[in-house]
Amino acid sequence: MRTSWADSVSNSAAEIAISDKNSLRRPTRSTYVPPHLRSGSISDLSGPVSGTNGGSRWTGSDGGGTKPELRRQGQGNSYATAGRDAAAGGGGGGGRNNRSGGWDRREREVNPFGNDDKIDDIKQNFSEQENSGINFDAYEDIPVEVSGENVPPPVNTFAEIDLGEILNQNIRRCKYVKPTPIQRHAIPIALAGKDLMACAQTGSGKTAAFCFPIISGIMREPYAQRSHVGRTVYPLGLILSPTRELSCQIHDEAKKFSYQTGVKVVVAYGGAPINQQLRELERGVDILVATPGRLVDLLERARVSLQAVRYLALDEADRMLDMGFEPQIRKIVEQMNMPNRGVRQTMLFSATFPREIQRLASDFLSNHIFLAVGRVGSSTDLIVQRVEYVLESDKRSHLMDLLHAQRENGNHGKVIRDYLVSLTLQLALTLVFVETKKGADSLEHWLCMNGFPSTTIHGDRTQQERELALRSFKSGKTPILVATDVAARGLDIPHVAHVVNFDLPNDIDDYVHRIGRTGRAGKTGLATAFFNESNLSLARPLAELMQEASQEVPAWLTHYASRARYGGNKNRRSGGRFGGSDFRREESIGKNLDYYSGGNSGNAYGGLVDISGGYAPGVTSAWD
DNA sequence: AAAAAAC
Repeated sequence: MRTSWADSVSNSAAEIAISDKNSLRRPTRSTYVPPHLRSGSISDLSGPVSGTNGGSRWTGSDGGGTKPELRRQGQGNSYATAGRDAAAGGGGGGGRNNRSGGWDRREREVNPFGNDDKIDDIKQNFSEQENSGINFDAYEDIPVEVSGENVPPPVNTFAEIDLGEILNQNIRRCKYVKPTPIQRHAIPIALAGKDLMACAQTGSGKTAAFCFPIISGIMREPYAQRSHVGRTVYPLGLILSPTRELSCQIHDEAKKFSYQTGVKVVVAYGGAPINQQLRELERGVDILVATPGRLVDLLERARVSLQAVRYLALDEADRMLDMGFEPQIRKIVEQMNMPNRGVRQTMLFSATFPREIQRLASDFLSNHIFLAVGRVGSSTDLIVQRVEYVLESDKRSHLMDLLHAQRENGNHGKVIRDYLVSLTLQLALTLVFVETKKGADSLEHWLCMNGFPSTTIHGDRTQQERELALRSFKSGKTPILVATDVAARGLDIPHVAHVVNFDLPNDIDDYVHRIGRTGRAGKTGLATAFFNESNLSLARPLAELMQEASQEVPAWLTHYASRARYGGNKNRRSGGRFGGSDFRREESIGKNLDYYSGGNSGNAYGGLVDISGGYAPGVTSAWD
């Protein structure tokens, strides 16, 4: 049986007595004091975390058992009380928000929407769609697959979602008019406290889909958790992503969503001085966005504890669980005191979800709902995919031809197909993917020498160089970016009109992520791939993918594809037209199990799966 | 084999 958060809180009510007895001290450092600790009791604090620290665990402010209502009237240093109280007021929204004098965090919080006016001026030049960020016309008839128990129905408007007035205001500030398909389905599931595995193209509003429920959930638990003990902080939400830039991007978005809610979002990643991040953490954190390496560092330094984590989100989850990352993720999720699955809420998001990764991921999930939302515009209508046969030795000159052609078109990156020609981009960017870091440097150098202002991003560059490169590309100063796979996933770079797979990846899923850097948010884009004999293993899956996306498949590629030895499922995308499908469903067929019949045990898994939430070492998954 | 991710 799933343990709800509310249950956890009440179950640990016994701890209240303990904390009451503790001698309480004011923090000796200038540390974050969460709203519920500011001027009142710590005795409301409780949580799923047992008191391993014993003793004086709480370093909040004054003791005393003041009722929440009284506390709100209390001292002026109410940090962030406004937002949370309003949220605690629930769907009525804001009814209890007319409070608090003195300084308030809202007055100090940098307005993350601050520059948008200027940006909007610029954006006016691009397209009208830009304001909402999303071309909603492209969202008609999106295929959706959902499976699992008790799936909450999707919503059609943000108004139907009970997020509260402050979040609604942020939605308006973001200029979101109505929820995207992934948001329509995922947000109700997440708000219902269900674990979720979601397949959706990045750029379709994925970040908001997991951020809003997390922020909303934290706002509704205003007295839920301690926030720090000594120098250790206890985030309630943890969002992991595979690259530093993606973590930054999620952080930037989350700050907008959480503006004036009192929910504090902090980012931590490698390659940047840790001291600044530590200081930021000391000032308090509710949601931590991080890359795995730096997080492990912080955990080992005991500057962060995962004991209080209520919400865990993995972005680009299939990448996070592949060979390179899995041990680190397991360490973080299973060996660092994080509450068990079933106690915390776990949400996995990616555009692709290979079956074997789904199987792995089920270790982290409790009776999850599987959700797959088709690509914007149903499959890849918005991305024109071309594949060209180019010998290794001809690649540079061929790329040069493409770039010259774009330049002569008067607008770098004009799209090719007739029905797209009307689209005029004044600023169009070209993203060139290569296989190796060295290859990236050398191609960038060569392009620059030949009169094409370029820059490059890859793991051998310093973080400073990486961020500079990204800015320079986004601004159009260097409209060509040569990148390794570090830039393949999740990065939201507006106005990328053309993705060139100078070197094709070995995995079709990587190809999907790479071309997903264009054609974002309902806009159109072009993807060109250079194919030769060294890409034979990709011939078949590439041909299949292009076919599914109604792209022209050259005869020579079909030929290679038909000759390709069928190499099992490794390179096959599970489940047809979009993203993937629920591996439980597929595997149930072979095992003659009906996973979807419910069952009187209240367990749709026929007793095969431990959904009690406990992680029992030695107990293997039913699918192993 | 390569890429990413901590110092």
